[in-house]
Amino acid sequence: MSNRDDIVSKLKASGVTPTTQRVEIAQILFARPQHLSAEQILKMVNQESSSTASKATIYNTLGLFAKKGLVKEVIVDPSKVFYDSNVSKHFHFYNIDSGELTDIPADAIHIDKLPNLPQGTESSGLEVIVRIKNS
Amino acid sequence: MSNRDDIVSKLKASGVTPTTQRVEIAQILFARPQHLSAEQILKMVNQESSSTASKATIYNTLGLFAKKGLVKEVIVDPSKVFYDSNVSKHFHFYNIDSGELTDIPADAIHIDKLPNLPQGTESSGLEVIVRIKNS
DNA sequence: TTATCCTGTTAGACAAAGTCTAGAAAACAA
DNA sequence: TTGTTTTCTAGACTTTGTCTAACAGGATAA
Repeated sequence: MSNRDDIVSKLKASGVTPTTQRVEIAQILFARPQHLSAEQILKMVNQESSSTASKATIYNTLGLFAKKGLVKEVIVDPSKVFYDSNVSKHFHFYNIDSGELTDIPADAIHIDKLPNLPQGTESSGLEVIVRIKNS
Repeated sequence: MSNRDDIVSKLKASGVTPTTQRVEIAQILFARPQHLSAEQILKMVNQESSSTASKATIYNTLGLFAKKGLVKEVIVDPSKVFYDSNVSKHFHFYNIDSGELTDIPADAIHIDKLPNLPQGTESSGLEVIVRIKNS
């Protein structure tokens, strides 16, 4: 998933026009399963990459990727959103001391009872976060 | 839990000196089980209450209450932290369209398998958030 | 009573994430 | 080529939250 053509195909397959900036951002995100904040990606694009992208483009692009299901927003840190390049079902450990976010495989948690949703609503995702601290 | 003396006792029982501002904030929070943001509480204190409190005091106080286990921080909205006056075990629905946060009783969700924690860490809370949208 | 301490409160400056706007640049179609 | 649409950009702006340095007020000691 790291070569440019694969990234371009992936974007097209999700209905995202593969512009220079979007491909740059996608290449960073999809290099491996990881959790990055918008500001981290902004720095990475403007250091590691050949081309650059503005703050507005980073935010717009991440919002677009999230809407198209290419990445998943993870809200565990009150100060910033993480974008998870792994969109398959899984959960998270969040270390409140280090700020580190790590994956819990889907099969490591089993939920055998869930509530009915409120009238007039539908599910948009189930999140399980195990907050941990250094002992 | 709404009269002043009960609030004062509650604070003392948690090792919190019951100052004027803290009691004001606690009275608002513990009037009923609810989810309020710091900015909401700031407005409420300076409108509804006899006394007032500054922004810094609101944030300091909510941080103190959270540390003492009087309230629980709920992180579901990327733009603000909610303070939950119900600290007993329960989970949350979060409506991404309305921003509304509602409770799921503890017994409506059953988790029968949980992962081992990473080496050198201990649990600091299990969160389950069911994100919903209007259908 | 007065001085001293300690805790808590305050205004306002500051920081950081994220949004918005208006114009420039690409991309594309005719 | 020209016109139209989409994307990108700088930078102003907003909001939540933090920090600092001064101040207030109660308890205590002399």
